[in-house]
Amino acid sequence: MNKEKSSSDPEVQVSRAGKPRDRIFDCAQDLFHRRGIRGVGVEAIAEAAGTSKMALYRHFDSKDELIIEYLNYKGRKSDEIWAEIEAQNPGDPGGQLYGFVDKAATFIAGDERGCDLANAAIELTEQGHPGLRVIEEFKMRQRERLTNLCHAAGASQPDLLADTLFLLIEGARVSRRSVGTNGPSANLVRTSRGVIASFGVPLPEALDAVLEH
Amino acid sequence: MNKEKSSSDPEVQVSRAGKPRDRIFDCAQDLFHRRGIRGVGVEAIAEAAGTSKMALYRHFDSKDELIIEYLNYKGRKSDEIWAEIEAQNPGDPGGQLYGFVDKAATFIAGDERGCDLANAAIELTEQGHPGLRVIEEFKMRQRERLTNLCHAAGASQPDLLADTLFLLIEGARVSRRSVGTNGPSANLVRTSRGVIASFGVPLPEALDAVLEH
DNA sequence: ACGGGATGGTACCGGTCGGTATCGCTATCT
DNA sequence: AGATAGCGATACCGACCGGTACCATCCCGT
Repeated sequence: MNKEKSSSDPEVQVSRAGKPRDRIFDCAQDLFHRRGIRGVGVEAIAEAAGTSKMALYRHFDSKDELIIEYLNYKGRKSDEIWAEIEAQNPGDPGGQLYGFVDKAATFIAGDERGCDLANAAIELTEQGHPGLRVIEEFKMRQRERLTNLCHAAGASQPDLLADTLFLLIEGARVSRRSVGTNGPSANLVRTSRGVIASFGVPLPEALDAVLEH
Repeated sequence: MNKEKSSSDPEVQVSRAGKPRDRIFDCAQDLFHRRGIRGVGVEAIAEAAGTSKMALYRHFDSKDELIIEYLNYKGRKSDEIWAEIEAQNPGDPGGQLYGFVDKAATFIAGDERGCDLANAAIELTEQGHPGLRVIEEFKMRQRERLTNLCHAAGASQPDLLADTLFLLIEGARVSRRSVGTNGPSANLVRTSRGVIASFGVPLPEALDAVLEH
């Protein structure tokens, strides 16, 4: 069918800095992101980390455990972005809301593979896989925070606005791969701002000029 | 890691009706949908179709060809839904627009696995895979039709409305798996209607009562 | 009635999967 | 200095991957 990787693959960098466990996890994280969970074998991970499969299994009980840690890591990173936003416009929920979509848009624009958590949910077809719980948990938390923010910003129908924005962002991320980077996902800022404004939250003047062309 | 299927899997029905080629394709389509493309081997497909791997390879040059046909089939089915909508409210673009989101929502509600095309785009990580072109083509066509409809309906910013709705729908589909069926995707009708109305297209009275509770 | 093409079954190919066993080595800590 | 624990490497396990070779059968059109 396809090779997708061969020995001496130029895309596979061998990292030898840091402790083995960290190297293994870093490489696993990178490979899962680029090739998908099911598209990467433990041997490839160990090789990329400059070590052997045995060393990998000394630190992780199974590939599933590596997957779980990968998902938790991605969720944690997403949480950090949230903390940044809340720190950015303290006491200004309206600004935080607009700042959130701006941040989300730039974050999404810098990555072609979409949301790793959502992608993993699609790949993990084995029903009841422990990873699915982790994913749902993080996504639910994200939704809840967005809902709280919409309430604080005084939107006319805060729950509805939150879900609208949630779906817009999820859609933008997934459609990067299916429709391409120049598709509707390129208009995420415009669409999101239009929606927020239509729910009665005014656009702060400071952000007025950010919208390109 | 996991088995995901074993011999005498109760989920695998053996179909023996119709011509072998059709049986093979039907089973492939079903298995790809449920377990993902990378989660299904050709042997499992042949077995489910009540035939052998050789028979499969007599009708399809490779698994990739089966994948391409699968993607084209899913796109074609999506086209049929569009034709239904356009036939449903002839000469009433506003009604068609609202009808579209209603239809999309009920269609999405009946399926837990999201959009097969988008899912495939995530699974097909081998860059330049021929399937990716097929997916992008169909998604672009969908976007174009939605844009035309928004223009015809007299929306205030038709292109923006079209992309907003596109992202909402894509987001609703993908988030079914990652956030669950009771997450934001359950509010697709409400969110979509709110957006359409905010772009100056009035909700036809006939649809007023459809929104449950 | 016969011939030929499609069919189903089985075995096989090299390669990879997740996971394990067993080496000999080296770095570290007391 | 010596014990110990982590290390890299290699070979191996049974199972599955996509894809192929071969053969006996069966159905269908002529």
